[in-house]
Amino acid sequence: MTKIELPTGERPTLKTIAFMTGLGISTVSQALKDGPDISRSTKERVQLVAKQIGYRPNRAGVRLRTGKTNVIALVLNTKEEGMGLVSEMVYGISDALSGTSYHLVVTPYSLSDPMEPIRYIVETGSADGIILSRTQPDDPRVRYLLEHAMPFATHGRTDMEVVHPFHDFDNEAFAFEAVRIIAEKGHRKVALLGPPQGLMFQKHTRTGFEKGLREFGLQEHWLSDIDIDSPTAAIMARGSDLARMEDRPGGVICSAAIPAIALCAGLIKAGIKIGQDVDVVTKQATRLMELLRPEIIFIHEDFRAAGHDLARSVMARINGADPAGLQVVVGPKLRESILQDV
Amino acid sequence: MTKIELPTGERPTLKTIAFMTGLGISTVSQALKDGPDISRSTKERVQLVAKQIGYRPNRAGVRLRTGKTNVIALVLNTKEEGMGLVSEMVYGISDALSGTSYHLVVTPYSLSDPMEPIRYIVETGSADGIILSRTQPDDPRVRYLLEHAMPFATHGRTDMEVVHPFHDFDNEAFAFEAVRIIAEKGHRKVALLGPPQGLMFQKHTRTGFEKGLREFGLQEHWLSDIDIDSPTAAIMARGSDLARMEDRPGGVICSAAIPAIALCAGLIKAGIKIGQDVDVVTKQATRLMELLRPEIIFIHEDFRAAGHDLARSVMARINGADPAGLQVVVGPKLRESILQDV
DNA sequence: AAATCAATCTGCAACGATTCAGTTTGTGAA
DNA sequence: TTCACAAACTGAATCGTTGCAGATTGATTT
Repeated sequence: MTKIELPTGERPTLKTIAFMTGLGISTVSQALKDGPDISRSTKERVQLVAKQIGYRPNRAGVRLRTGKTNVIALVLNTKEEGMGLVSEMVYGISDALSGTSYHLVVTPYSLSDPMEPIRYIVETGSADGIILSRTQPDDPRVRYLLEHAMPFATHGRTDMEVVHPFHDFDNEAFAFEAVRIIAEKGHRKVALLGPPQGLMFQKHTRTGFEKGLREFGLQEHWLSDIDIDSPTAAIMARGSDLARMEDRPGGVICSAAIPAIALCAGLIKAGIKIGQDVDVVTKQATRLMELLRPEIIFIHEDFRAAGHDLARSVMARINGADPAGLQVVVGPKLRESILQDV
Repeated sequence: MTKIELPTGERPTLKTIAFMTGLGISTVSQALKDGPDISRSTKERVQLVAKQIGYRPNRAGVRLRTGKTNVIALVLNTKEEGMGLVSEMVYGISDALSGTSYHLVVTPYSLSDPMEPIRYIVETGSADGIILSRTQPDDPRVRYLLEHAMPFATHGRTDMEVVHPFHDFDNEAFAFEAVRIIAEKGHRKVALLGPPQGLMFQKHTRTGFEKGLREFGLQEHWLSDIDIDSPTAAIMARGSDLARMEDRPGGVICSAAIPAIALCAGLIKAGIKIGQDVDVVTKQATRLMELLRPEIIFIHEDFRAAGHDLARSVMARINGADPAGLQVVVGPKLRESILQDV
């Protein structure tokens, strides 16, 4: 099947096909979408010609007429890069979108108002569906999108009564397992460097952590005024502070790799040996950190899979699927060390 | 200035404003774009009403009529995440695009054919301009885009006779300076873990490296069959090999942070002390690696600034600016250690 | 032979914005 | 008074697609 270059060099439209086949424009339109009123032979003929000349529907035409944008918007906070979240999500989404007619538009917002990009998209109708992250327990964006019947999926659950698609890492299980690991290392006291207040996964992490404390009889060393979004320098300094405590926690659990590394840097600077004096368990999105500090215990969170899943869910919602069937929670997995590959 | 909700709840169009002002649609259109045939008072009235009701031109309408998509496409290879390149670039681009009417569409390609997404964009006219990376000395994408008069900017230079916008890090200067640093540490032998063959920045790096060798009288230890795109495990293994050499290079220069870390992991595993036995100089996009291995010498490459610059250049090209004025090379900078902040 | 009907196909209007060729008005010159 | 002309505004056509209300054809029924 060789592709024919149009003599005019112009992009082919329905009109082009109509002219070539001798049919009317609306017949061609119907034929291409396998409409019921068109004879089998005509459909085949039209579809053949369309393929030959490389016809692709004009997005602007479709969008103007139908309102369908064929766009999925990824709404991101400028702050939220936990090492690879953005790229992994983007690749995961693109992967799910490839082969469909959807394009991915990325809309970051540095502004203080998380509603701003959402409102823009809804008001201007610039996407058919939205993927959001940094989900809050009671998320105004979710409420707004539901009210305005805009399909979406969230990275992270909410605590709301409403049902909507999401993809979430089981942070409760992660924190619980992390406490178990610390307990099994024989430590009695553990600290949690968790997500910032106000986000849903902070709650889950906290719940799992506290459940772990009870279950394994550990005591918490409370890390006040600090979370994984804190400046690197502050986290590092806290690491050094921890190191100098007389009754220092033997375990630290961290919700992201970079702050974990920062904390470790502080601990090490103050003379602590990770994996001996203090055990650290953290989540990671890429496996690279393992190379640096194999003595840290890493649990993997797959953002690429999340992106893939979220994109599929949004598309499903656009096609009217039941949101209840589009809720995924994936559990934490401890993997064999990457160092064994060497 | 309070925004008025349209009673109908529909999105306002030119028709809406025309009705409200009692003018014709074309008058409103002209008035909004400050056309010459419209009286001052009418323009003011129309613009006021438009603002009041929150009018925004329908992108599909504009696109259909004018062919202008108001889209900038970022074309990425799925493989190319050098820790933060994607996110930093995306944020930089978004930053430059915010306040303009442009949206950012991200188009990764995992396929073997780098031309595929480019052809798609040109053939379907789905963007007004393109940003590409991983530039090759003789880049078929650049040739194609020039032939088809599609505005673009490249991350990295080409070696072509044609003039086009680019933003590039001065890898030649980086490699040269890196050799100087190694020489000043008193080493006589140096290895280069550089970019893969076929990319422009490989050539620049190589040139600067060789210039440095001559200038400072160093000898190269050739790292065969390996580059920064090689699997982490392979790089690590090579690090261990290096460590075990009797006449081991005292310095290693690396074009990306992750492979540098991998190499160091291999060296360390084999008993080498970085910063004592072997000095390592590497580029980095984020400052995080410094926390892990402060003994590595880091030189910063700012992808966010690159994204910002590239987006501005593409927009300038769309508006017909001279490409010769849109070529930027930024030099390497050694910065004070982040550890001093603590 | 006329009417009915299914199978196919087509014209027209609409989506929202822009552009061009007018049209209407008011002013000043002849 | 008439004409010319500039200023200010408008109608219609167009971009590509879709959906609806017909229109055409041939075959079947009465």
